[in-house]
Amino acid sequence: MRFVKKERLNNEILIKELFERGSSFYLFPFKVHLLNNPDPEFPFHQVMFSVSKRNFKKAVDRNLLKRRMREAFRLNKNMLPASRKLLIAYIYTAKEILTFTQIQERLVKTLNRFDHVEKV
RNA sequence: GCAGCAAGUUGCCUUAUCGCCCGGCAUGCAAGUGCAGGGAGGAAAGUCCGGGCAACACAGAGCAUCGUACUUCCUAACGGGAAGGGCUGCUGAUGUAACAGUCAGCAGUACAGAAAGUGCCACAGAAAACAAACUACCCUGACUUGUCGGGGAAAAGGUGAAAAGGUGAGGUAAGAGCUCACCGGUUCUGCAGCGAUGCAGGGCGCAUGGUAAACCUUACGAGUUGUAAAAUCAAAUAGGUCACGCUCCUGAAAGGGAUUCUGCUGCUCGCAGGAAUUUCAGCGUGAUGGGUAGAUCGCUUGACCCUGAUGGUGACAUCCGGGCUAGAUAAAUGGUAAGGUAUCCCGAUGUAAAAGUCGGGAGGAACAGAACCCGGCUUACAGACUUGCUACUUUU
RNA sequence: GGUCCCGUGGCCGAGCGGCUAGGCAGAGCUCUGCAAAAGCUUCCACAGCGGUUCGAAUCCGCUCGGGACCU
Repeated sequence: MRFVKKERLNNEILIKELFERGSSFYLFPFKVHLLNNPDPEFPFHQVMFSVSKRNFKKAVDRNLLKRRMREAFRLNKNMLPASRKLLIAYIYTAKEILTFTQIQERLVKTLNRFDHVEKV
């Protein structure tokens, strides 16, 4: 399953919109922000991954965690709802580096919860 | 053989599979798809220096500010590097009564000027810088004979981080570079060296302690800002400018001569109010410049890398041949599975003890991620390999 | 990406070459029937390493940590 550049959330206006008006929930080790894409014609879900510099000083560690999150999302993104297109932000809140299997297991749980989150 | 130190090189590998970024070729109107390639470091880090490149600024000189500071060389440049010199420390030899001194080796060194000027030097000490004189010393006067006064001198004591050249001899009332020898210092001349400086000889009894990573002086250097710079294209919205329109509708100012309408009064004159007219604003339509989001470019062929030759003590330079080696932008190198190396643990074997060998297990390995590009410096770094030096052990 | 500033007991905070002030907090004592307040005593510090200097929290260099600003 491919994960191309257009599925990445990189527009500053949309990001601002997501954090100001989107709904969010915590599920260790993530904080997840969620919003319907204002442009309903857009063909993809868009997602971004973030790791705080405050928790991980070294760029190597931040890169590693973002890679693991991105890979876990890529392998499980078919679980996303097809009816609506979402803007998603994953923020890594744990203080230590988890293994890929742990991250994948938790990320699947967040995907399952998307259906229960009310439309905003 | 083993241990330590220094310098240099390297810094996980293989296979399968699913993916990410880049450009190339093919195909397609396009979205895309397919094929074969490439894809982090020695420090990519810290941002401590220097340069390229870019925009802006800029007559010349001086002052101010900031930086650098033994010499020569290397370099695009540097606060970097190379070679050399001085100084300091340690070790050994020599030397001495003991120091000092001399020679050799190793290590360190932000190492211009303190005799241009100013400041500071706590405590202790008599005194901390034009010298002075507490104790003690020498000469001498007085008397109450162990005190007081006058003079000499700066060697000894103690204090301190530092006390006004050091050692020895002569000299003297006691002393003192007061005089002499050696050492040190300073200055002049000669020789050697591109130079820092060194060596030799002569003069000066030696007159001014430290601190410039205190102010300062001298010499040299420095325009400012940074690739998120700069350049090109360019939505939406607001506003700027220009043109046209305003039949109807709105506001302000001018105008009210003529014409026309209404009112005062039926007419004329007169007066008042409006319309018409002009200008500005407003509204509508179109054009246009700046320029935001966004896109492109800057962007990777360069003081580049590799092999070799030549010159140079060396940093480095020149030349022949070959190579193209990341370009992301909410930011590309990852996930999974299997195996193997390095390391660690356990057991067996082996041995004087190790090493080695076999089996099983742990573990997936150090520091660390390009962001315009180079040259350095600094800091982090498990393990492996090479070379040199030192110490120990064994054998010849 | 670039630029600048700060670091002193548990906390706040002065000190700019010569023994690290002061306040709050903690501990003990006095006072009180007990406590509070007050008074006295005490405990605990210059981020780290190296250099300059007789002497460094202070001056210089490097490192670590924290913060601010520009775009």
